[in-house]
Order: sequence, then C-alpha cells, then structure tokens
Amino acid sequence: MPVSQRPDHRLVRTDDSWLTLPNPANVPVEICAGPEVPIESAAIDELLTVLETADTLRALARATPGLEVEPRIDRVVCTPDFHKGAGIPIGTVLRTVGALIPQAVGNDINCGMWVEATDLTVDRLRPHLDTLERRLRHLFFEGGRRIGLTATQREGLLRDGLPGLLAGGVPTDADGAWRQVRPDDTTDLDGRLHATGFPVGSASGFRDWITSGGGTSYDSIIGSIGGGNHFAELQYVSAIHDGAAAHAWGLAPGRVVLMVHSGSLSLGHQANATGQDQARAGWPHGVPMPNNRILPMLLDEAGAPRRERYLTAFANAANFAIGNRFFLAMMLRAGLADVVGEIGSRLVYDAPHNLLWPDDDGTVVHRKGATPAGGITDHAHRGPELWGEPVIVPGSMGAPSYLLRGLGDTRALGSACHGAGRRVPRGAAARGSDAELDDFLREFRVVTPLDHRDPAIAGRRDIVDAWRRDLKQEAPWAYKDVGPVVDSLRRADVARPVAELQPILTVKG
DNA sequence: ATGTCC
Repeated sequence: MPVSQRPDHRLVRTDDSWLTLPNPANVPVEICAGPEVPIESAAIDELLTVLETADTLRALARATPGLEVEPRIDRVVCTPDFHKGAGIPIGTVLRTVGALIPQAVGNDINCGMWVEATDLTVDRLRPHLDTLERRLRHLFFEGGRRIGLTATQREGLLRDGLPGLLAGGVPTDADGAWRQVRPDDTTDLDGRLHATGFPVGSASGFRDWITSGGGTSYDSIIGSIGGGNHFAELQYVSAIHDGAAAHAWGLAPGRVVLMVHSGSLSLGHQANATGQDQARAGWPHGVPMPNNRILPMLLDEAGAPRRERYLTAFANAANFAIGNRFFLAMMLRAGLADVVGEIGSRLVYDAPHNLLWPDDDGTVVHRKGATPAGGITDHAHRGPELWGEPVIVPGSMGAPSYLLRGLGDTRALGSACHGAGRRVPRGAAARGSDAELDDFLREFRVVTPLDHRDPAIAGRRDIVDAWRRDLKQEAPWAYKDVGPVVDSLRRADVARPVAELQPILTVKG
C-alpha cells in the first residue's frame, strides 16, 4: 500500500486541522489535514528536499551583491490533497521574499477549474443523455476539437486572454458550432491574467511561440481538454449547504452545472522550460547547481531581462488556459443547446490552481495544485466574491465535486485544495483490475475520443488496453475520499461548503 | 501534467 494510514512520524499534530513539519531549514511548514486524511510519506520526503532551496537562496544571495532584501522561503502551507509531484509536491503553497521559483508553479501554468451554472434541470436533461453523448463526442473529438486560430486571434489570446482572442473575431470551424459565443458571456470574467505586478515582466508581452520538432503546436488551436485528470463535465446540484451563497451564485437543487478542469496544454511546459533555462543562464559563477534541481530566480535588477522572458511566456500560457477553458465550457453548452434548445447560464468562477501571486509587500505566493480561498473582504467588488472567493474542489471521475466559499484564512495563506488528491500512484493504478473498470463504466457515462463499443475498435486489443490503462489512472479508487479532504477545510475555517455537485456525464481528453 | 492514433 503506497499510502500510510499512520501519521508520518516526522509530522507534529498541532490540532484537529493542522500538522507542522519541523525541518533543518527552520522554514514554517504547516499541513492542513484532519486525522482521517492519509498523508503520503513520499510527499513529505519530497517536501523536505524542497526546503533545501532555502540554502540555495542563501548561496545565490552571497554571490549577488547589493540585494535590497534577504531572499528566502518565508512560509509553506500544504493542502489536504497534498501528494508527491515532480520536484515540488502537488498541493504546495510557497511564499517567497525577493525570489521566485518557476517549478513551484509547476509545468501546467494556470491549470484551473471553470464552473458555470445553467437554468436547465437534470430532470429535463435525463431523457436526452444518449443523444447528448453522441453530440458531445462529435463536438469534442470529431468536429470542434482543434479549432484553428488566425494569427491575430492567437496573438490576441496569448497577449490579452479571452478579450484579446475575441477582438480578432470569433473562431469558427466547419460545424459553425461557435455561434454560442456571446459578448455578455464574459461579463463576470476578466478573461485575462492580471498584470503580474512584478517591477518587470508584464501580462501584455508576447513571446515568439513558434514550436519546432513537428508535434502539434497548441498555441494556434483551441478546444482540447488535455490528458490526466483533466475533464469537461456535466453535473447537477445534489445538495446545498449554504442557501444564501448558493442562491447568489445561481445554484439551486437539480440545476445542471458545467465544470471544466484544464490547463495550458503544451504552452505551460514550454514556459516553465523557459523559466528554468533563464534561471540556469543567469546562475552566478561559483554557486553549484542544487541537488534538488530546483532553480530559483532572484528578484534583483540585473536579473530583470531574464525574468521578463519567463514572465512573458508565463503570462502567454496563463492567458491561453483561460481562453481554452472558456471554449471547452462553450462546447458543453453547445451540446446541451443541440439536444434541449437554448439554455441560460452564468459563470460562477474561473479558479486557477497553478500560478504566481506577487504582493505589494515584496512577497510572492506560488501555488502548485492549490486554489486561492480569499475571504469576503479581499474582493468584495466582484459579484460571486461577495460571499467569499469560490473554491472549486473537483471529485475524481464519477465522484461528487464541492463548491465552497473562501474565508481568507491567513494561516492557510488564503489557500484551499484543488481536488481529492491522488492516493494510488499512476503506475500502480494503471495495473488495476479490468473488471472493476468495466463495472464503473457500465454505471457512469464517460465520453472519450475512443468509442470502445465501436465494433471496429473493440477487436483492437492493443488500442483498447492502452485506453483502459489511461482511464484506470483516473478511476475513483485511485484518489482519496473527497469528503474528509473537504471537511479538513471546513474545520480549519479555510472555506465553507456551499453546494455538492453530482456528475452526469464526463468528457475526457 | 505533457503527447497520440488507430
């Protein structure tokens, strides 16, 4: 069993909601998790490795004269879905002073959750699910996928997000499916990355993204979901825990909700690679590269041009992700409209969970697999945030998702979890039982690019086996129970549950 | 997380 149910002996429980991790670097590290949430030992190992970056920052500072502030890792918070990732655990919030760490955002820059509340009821939709399934397979995988962008649309999107894209005209494909775009769809959404707030580096720059190597260039198309745990899903409101907030967000029992989990596809990876290349190129002579291979960048004057290169690529990838999530939600909406007629819908929130949040006080909050959970006073000028920042916690495939309202808890660095958290590593999950997967697929609608019931496909054992391996990695049993995870947030006063959402149909990339 | 095609 890869997950220990016993508390890791290196962790010290402070109360019912929090653990601390004493460490040689003396960085304050706290983990928000109730006693019933399993904590992966490998994730603690990884976190201790990350803390060696505190030494890296000291070595960089010694080699860089004239710094105004002492660069350091100020504080680390882990969310209840915390688990081992690539270099830095997923579910890590890391606040720095005088430095930024590209890897603490992760590869999939501005991966996030889109939630939209419709005025359609699940009862009205149920009789049409077979038709809808066929329609969505067409929209996502046969027709609408890979909607080409003109050079103007592409540059507009990368520079300025959704408004930039639409300024270049609405993208169309042979289906003409994107008739669904309406200007008022974006009313509650900035649709672009906020100015980064760094002295240099802006959200409106544009990197030359021309990709080489013959692979698909995702900067010139829109409408792909991506792989792994990414999805586009139809759900319905199955329970309300906070009537006033739910009402304000347009959620009522039985209402259909659109949820999208997607990121910046290959763009984020390229931007992160740019960050690491720039950090390496600007590395001071005489400072050894760290063993943990985490390369921070100091926020000094001399590093400005290199930082700007990273932040421009970062902003382009982030803007792409927002525009792509908008399109994926629109494709769901278009499918619904095709089977039940026009429906009304309203954005609840677009919540990023892999991003940088610089502050005026010189600190930079890095979230990797953690979502902001600001309180009412933080953003009271915006509609949904009058009730606290919406926190979207997707369940694993087939499991319910939660909507919560953030309380702006400072101990948690205003952060909540972005899912239930993986329990079984990908490799082990892929080796799981076929029968269990088949049982699951019989009772749950999953739309994938491959229709395994198609007789032409069903005979191809190699193809179907590969498809099964991918799906098993995202099966419910590969993830922690979302209930105790969400309950940890509630008990810690990080966020309060507003509504529960039950899946109806999931589209997987 | 990323990619891919039957």
